[in-house]
Amino acid sequence: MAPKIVDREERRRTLAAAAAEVFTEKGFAGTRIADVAERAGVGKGTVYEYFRSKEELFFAVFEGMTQEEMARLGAELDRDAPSLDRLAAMVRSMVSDAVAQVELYGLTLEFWSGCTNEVFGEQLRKEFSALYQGFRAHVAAIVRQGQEAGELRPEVDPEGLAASVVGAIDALGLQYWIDRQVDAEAAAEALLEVLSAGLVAQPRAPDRA
Amino acid sequence: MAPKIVDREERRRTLAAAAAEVFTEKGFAGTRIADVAERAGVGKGTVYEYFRSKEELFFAVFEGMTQEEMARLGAELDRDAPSLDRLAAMVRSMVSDAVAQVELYGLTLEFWSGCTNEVFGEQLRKEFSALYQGFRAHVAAIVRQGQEAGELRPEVDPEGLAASVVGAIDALGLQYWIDRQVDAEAAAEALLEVLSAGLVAQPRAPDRA
Amino acid sequence: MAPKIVDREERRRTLAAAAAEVFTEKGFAGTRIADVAERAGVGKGTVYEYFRSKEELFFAVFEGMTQEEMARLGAELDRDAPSLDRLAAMVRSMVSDAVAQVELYGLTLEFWSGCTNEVFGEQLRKEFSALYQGFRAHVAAIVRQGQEAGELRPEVDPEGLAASVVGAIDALGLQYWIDRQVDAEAAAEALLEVLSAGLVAQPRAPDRA
Amino acid sequence: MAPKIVDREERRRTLAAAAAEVFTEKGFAGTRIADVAERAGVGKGTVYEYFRSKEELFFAVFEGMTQEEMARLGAELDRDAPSLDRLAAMVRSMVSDAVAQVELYGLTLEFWSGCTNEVFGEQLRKEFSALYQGFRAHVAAIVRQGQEAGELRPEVDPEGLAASVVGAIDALGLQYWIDRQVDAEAAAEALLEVLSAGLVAQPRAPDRA
DNA sequence: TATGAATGAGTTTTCATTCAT
DNA sequence: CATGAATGAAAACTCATTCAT
Repeated sequence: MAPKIVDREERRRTLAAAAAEVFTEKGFAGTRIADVAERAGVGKGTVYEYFRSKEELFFAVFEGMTQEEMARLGAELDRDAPSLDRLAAMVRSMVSDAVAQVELYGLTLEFWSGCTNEVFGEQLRKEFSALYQGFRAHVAAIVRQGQEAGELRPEVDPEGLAASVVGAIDALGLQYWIDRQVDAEAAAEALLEVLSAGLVAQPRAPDRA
Repeated sequence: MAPKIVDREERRRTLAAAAAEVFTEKGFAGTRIADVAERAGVGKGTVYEYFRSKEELFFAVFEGMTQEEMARLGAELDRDAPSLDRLAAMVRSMVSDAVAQVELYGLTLEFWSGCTNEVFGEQLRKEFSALYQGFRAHVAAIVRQGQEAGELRPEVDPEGLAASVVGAIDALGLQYWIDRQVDAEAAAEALLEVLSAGLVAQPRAPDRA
Repeated sequence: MAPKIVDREERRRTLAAAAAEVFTEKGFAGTRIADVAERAGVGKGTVYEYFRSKEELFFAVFEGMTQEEMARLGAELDRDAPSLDRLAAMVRSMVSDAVAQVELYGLTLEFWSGCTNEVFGEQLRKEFSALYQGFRAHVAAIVRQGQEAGELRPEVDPEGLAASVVGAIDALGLQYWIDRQVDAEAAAEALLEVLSAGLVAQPRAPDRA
Repeated sequence: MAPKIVDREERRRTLAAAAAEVFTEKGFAGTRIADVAERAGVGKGTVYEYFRSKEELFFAVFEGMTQEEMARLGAELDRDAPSLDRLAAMVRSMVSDAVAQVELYGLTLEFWSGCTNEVFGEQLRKEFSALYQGFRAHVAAIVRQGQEAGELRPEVDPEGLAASVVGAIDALGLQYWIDRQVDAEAAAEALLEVLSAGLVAQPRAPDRA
């Protein structure tokens, strides 16, 4: 039907993948289009056939990553286990993902610092905003469900806790990235330990008895 | 015989301060030495009288920030209030600092992404490592003291919790930076709420009763 | 698929030729890459496509000149005329070459003074050494052959004389370069006059008889 | 009487001496005024109290050297030994001087290549011209005297031979500078050997016939 | 469509020179 | 007089981008 278009899309992805690698290694500023072209095994000019500019290329890589993260998150939403278990599962999976793909932090940091970029910073900020809003909403939803089900303490502000938990996960990955001595997974367990103790509605039955 | 007397150390600080501003606004790559000079109200060459290179300037700014943070942290250690209170005080103060000085996040992110820089990345990473190690140690010490005093639950891994808490604080500031809608302080309260409930050793008396 | 085809080797030579001109006129330090580019009718960046640095460009020009000189020298070796005639022919040809291409002395002097250059001085010195060793060996060989054939006086140290003759030729060109009043060719004749009288084995037998 | 003036002259010489050292080591272009000041143990500004510019400083160093050379040459003129002996003495002394002070060649080469300099090249060329003219005249005078005294062969062009001999001396020093393997003094002897044989008026065949 | 040669705008950096003290 | 802090002109060099093939 439209073989060319498929081809183009595919090529774009290949190039973006190559770019992601180089950006990860050298950062945005440190990356030359020539590097990306070489990594992708094409000529310099070819990159410009698929991306209008270095900035567009960077942004495309960002979009790719964002989408992946969104997808990963969505994949776990639809269970009906107890809230705390779902929360724990999510935390564990995100942290272990972070640990497993530490190198990606280099890229993520590039995206973050890209927010100051005069050309595309605004757009980056917006997408980041949305992404985190999504994360928080997801976690908050779990907490709120738990509260509604009477599993979790109602005093806790779901939004606020969500922000904290999402942040902690993120930051554990970062700490591990900067220093492989840090045991991010153990830290996550410690957090979960406190969360379960502090979040779970008092099984007052025993109290009463 | 009597050349102009200049406090070079002082001058360096002034220039670094100007640089910090510009780096914050435009990022490291986006900043031209000329910008820094202009901001400081001096000639381009003058910057080079005090810093060998753009990199050295950047690093000097980083060092300044690091030292400030270290100092701020140390300033609160020597109290003998209950652990939880100390923890809460620290979290609140750090988060409100972060909120009060959001703009600094732009700079911090530059430092983070500077870790990929070929020239000074290594050094940056080391210092970041040390800085975070310091943070975590500080928080972990508070927790451990609380445990030893029987105030906090002994099951919790102090190191792990410290990493999580430090991370959460950091990340709340970041979320606020990217999106001023986020109420970082409320989030901190939610976290503290859970922490107090989940950390504090069960006042088992009620259980028994 | 069919990118512009360029003979990079050829292009390098063209650029080096343009550079040689400018270096001759303004010296190494006085030459801006922009000058070379302009002289060659290309953009500044193009020069850098073919030479990594100003130094490399300079060195390439030097190499070119060295090779030419070597070639010129070799071209005259294989005759079997009497030694003195060969010597004379060589001296005359080198001096007249020098006179014909005086402007090149400016360039040669640049190379000489380049020997002090921190970056490429060492290499320059080495090549100069080799070049002169070659010259001297060439002349010394002629002298030695003459001595072996009984044409030239055996008391003369071939190496030493070679150094002197080579030096004289060189220096005559230089004197002419600095002052066009100097008649380098006449001077060469004077030298040859003395050489023939002082080098040739005394045909005393005839005298005596 | 005029103590300040004496002082100034002395200071100028001190500075020029320091400059000569640095120019010798790093060349004109490679030398920073700051280097010279440091070497002389004074402040940067002080250099400008005594020399209007870097060029003037360079030129002053050149003048100093020129004068020394002139003086050295003049010192040997007034003998009335046989011409050949005087010639030989001069050649030997100049070559051994050259060998003894090889490092000065670096500076001399700077002067030579300075001839291309846009600012002071013209002046340098003129002085060099005069200097060499002086050398040649000196040697030519010796030769001519020898011829007039009947010691030397009248066929030889004194000017031409002078140019050759002066050139050879110069160039031997240069060859030694570039390659310490070269035995400049032996080469001078070889040259003298040929000169004596080839210059001296035959006291025989003609006589006899 | 793919390519890589060509380009020049834009940056860092150096350093001769000035001048306030 | 001496000094060295300040300065900006100038130059090397990089690299995103264009475009002829």
